[in-house]
Amino acid sequence: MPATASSARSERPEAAPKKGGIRRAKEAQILRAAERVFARTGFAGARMADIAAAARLPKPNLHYYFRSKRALYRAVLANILELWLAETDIIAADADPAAALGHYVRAKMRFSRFYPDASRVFANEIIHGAPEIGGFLRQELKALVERKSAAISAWVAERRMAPLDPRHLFFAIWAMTQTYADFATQIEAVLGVPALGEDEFAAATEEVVRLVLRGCGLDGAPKSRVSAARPSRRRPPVGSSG
Amino acid sequence: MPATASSARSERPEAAPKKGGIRRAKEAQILRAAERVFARTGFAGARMADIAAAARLPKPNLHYYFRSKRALYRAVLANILELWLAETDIIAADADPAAALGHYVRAKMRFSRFYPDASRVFANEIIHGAPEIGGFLRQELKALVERKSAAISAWVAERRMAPLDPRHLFFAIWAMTQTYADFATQIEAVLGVPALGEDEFAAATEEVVRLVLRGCGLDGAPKSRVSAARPSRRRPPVGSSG
DNA sequence: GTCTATAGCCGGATAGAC
DNA sequence: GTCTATCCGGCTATAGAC
Repeated sequence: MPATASSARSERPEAAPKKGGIRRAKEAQILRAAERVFARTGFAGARMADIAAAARLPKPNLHYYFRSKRALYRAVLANILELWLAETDIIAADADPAAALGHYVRAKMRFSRFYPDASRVFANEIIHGAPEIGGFLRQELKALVERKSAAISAWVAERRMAPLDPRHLFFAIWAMTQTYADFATQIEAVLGVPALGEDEFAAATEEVVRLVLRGCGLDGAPKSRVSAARPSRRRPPVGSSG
Repeated sequence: MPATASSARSERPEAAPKKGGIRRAKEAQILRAAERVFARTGFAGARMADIAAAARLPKPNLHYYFRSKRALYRAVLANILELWLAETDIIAADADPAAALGHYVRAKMRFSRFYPDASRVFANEIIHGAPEIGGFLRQELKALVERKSAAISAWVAERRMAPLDPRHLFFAIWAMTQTYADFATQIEAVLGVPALGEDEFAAATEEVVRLVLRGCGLDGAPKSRVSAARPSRRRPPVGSSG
């Protein structure tokens, strides 16, 4: 992916068996803090000083691990893309349209619940024209959507669901689920709650699942509920510290 | 609305009968340019010099009409909110659920098509926690949603549509329609087109309308198509130049 | 009312001690 | 590998000529 193409690191598996672990931990610590700050204020509005404070580190330490603010931002995005892509594995693994789409929507809602900052950083990047991940969108994401769309088109052809353009179905599902992270402020304001907690998310998830399944002509009630456990968040060294 | 509460202008109707018109025009010119620049880079990333260039004016001229960058930003938001609220008038004016919801979705899709920058500025503001329009969301918007939701709840009670929480239906419709403005970059990348033109929007609109109506259990085919004319954009002096 | 020139601040990046 | 002190560029805002 172009976003991280420049991050071919010098890190070798043979080198630094213990020090590498420390570096990994520090980088993860910084990335987590950076994600929060970038989510709240965007790239331009974020200050390295704030990220350092959030990571409980002196500012120059950040520049030791990440060449520049932009390199740090790209590393954050690379982490997010990895998480994002993993979610789509769920679809088409299942043979039943209702079960597969239901699982996918629930997975996306869990993502919005547990990684709202990641979602917001991603949203911010796209709204501003995807200057860093445009290549990823045109290559990897486009290919992935075309692959998944083929499965859905097959269901449509078999009359197992209502006729629709699978690509627009994806846009709709992404929008409906990610809005509970990206637009949480607005939703909280309208609902009159201080924050979206477990109850609100459970209710929202059921509404979205029903809306999507009915919208796809899948009214049957298989409703296989999936564990609400927090997905494990791996923080690989992808694209870190250019 | 708190966003513009401080903008009680000294402008009196008695003063400057002709100059006021000029001022109005210049302000509109600046606001339009500011909307574009804020949409592309966010508040922090936007530079007054860029806005001035986009408005074809020298930079200090902006400060003559708007006290500060933040005041200009708030004026842009005030314009957007006015447009945004106007769209909701469509709902509940109609007695038929399918027609009313169909009209509303189409109106929102037209908004995304003709005012994508307005949508993006709004999205950006919300993603970052709505620091300027939080009050508006908790007051005016909350009240409006509650009013409109009552109408939808009545339809549900009368078994004229599927049972659902109207508030989450609004969140879903907003998300699905606004994504064609806010996430246009992603959609263009996945569809493999350079830009979302009339054809893409027409197709997207039909998909979203069908998805929403089916999702609400409104499969009937009234499909009253509405004029695709561009809504007139009024640019009132609301909140401009503190 | 318009615009040139500049003040003053803020934030990313680094030099160099430890 | 860590952190203090500082540099330098860029941006908002304004002073003041026209």
